[in-house]
Amino acid sequence: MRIDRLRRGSGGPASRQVYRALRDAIIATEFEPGQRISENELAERLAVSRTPVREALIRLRDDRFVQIVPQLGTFVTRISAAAVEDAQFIRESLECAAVRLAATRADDADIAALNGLVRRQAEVSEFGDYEQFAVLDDEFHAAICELAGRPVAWEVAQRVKGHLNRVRRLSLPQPRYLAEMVAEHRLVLEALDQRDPDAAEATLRHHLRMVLSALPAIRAQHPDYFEEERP
Amino acid sequence: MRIDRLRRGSGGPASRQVYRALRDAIIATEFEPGQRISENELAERLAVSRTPVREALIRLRDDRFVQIVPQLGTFVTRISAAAVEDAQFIRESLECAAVRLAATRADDADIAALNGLVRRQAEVSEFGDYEQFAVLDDEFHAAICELAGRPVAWEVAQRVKGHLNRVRRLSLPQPRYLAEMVAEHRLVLEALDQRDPDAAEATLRHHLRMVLSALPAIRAQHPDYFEEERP
DNA sequence: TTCCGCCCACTTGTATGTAAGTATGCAGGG
DNA sequence: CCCTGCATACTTACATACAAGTGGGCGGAA
Repeated sequence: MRIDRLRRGSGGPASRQVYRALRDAIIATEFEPGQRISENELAERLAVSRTPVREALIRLRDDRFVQIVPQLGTFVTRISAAAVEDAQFIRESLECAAVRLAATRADDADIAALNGLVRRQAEVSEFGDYEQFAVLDDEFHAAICELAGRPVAWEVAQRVKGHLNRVRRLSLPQPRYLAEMVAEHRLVLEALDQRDPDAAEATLRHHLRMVLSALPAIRAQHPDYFEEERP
Repeated sequence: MRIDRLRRGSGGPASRQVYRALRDAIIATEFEPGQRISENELAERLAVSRTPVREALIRLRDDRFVQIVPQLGTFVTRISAAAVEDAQFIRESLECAAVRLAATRADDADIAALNGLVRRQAEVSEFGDYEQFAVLDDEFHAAICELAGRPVAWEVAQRVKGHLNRVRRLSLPQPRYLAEMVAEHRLVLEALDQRDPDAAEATLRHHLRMVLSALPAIRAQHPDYFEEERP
């Protein structure tokens, strides 16, 4: 386990730091789906008491990343196709609605800022820097919601996006992947530049659905990480 | 204050009961916007310890119903036009996307069930039973998300809907209000019956936006409940 | 051998104690 | 009169102790 003593006094309250650490660990599958995690053990490893750990776990339960069973234990949720599709549905609904608004509200300076963002994405994609690309990708989608005047849309989308990322990290990154993402961002930007809400929504929707395409393959590769279906 | 000792052993963990009680009290403006609420005092009144109260307050902070300032106090958030519009945006985006799906997936039995729901709404609206109508209204919107195969959309929508309800309860119910709601539900149902996603989305969107129409009047009536704008 | 029952270790939920920081009100000096 | 500084009473954040309940392992009996 990579979870270790967190340095205090830097990044806000302990409970929030614990929350972020656990969330990142779950999304990176450093905690395996289905694994039991113990409040006591976590508190010991992180060198804090059970209280902030517990508060973090409650938030993670609201995010559906853990399942808390009283008097039994806390478990990392297995990946379920339904939960991933739910996350995709929420993100797609919110961001597509936001990009429509953005297309009607953006001015030239906004378009220029987005253009700079996409250009930097192209640069890092040349070197295959997945880490930095992910940051710039988030900035791009956040900027769209910001342009729409609905930053809260990105906050909600980001929360559910964790479920998508957990799946995505299980698939080996394809060499062409980053280049395709940049190309699709360019298409969205183009539609925004032409102030065309319909085109912006259509291209963004297509872009967002790329993520899900790898789901069946990943499920075949890691069957034990998935919830069994109940039809 | 109407908050009082909650009977234990019935509705799940104490923290959840406290959460629901506080949320209802805030939405009903039994806690006034801007008011400071104390963990200690709440724990005393509810006859529980500070721990479940604290956990409830944390969830309410995530819902943006309270603002927790360390070493200072916990305050009921004032109503802000931006927060209400954010809630409206999220609900509208999710439910409109859901109703499109519902229009393509619903079978005759589903339509019949919705029809029965709307008929019962018409009955209680005759008697001006706002309480019961609100229950049936929630069932209607939940059913649409259920039909779409995305019950989680309703869960998220319901969470943010609290912000809309807090505003709505400040406006005196108009006599014609319930009848109009039923009529609009009928229009949505009709579009679903004809399996017309575009019409279903359009009618539902119009329906959902009715709620916001009273916002300026309410703000003029209760200026102290609102956050001052920062342009 | 197999099955039943008890004991125990471990879990989360709740209660309470400790620490650290902020606003308030009062006293005293200018 | 007004302003400054401190004591104090609050607040949340965190740590720890206790309570209630579940599952597993072990031992004994059939």
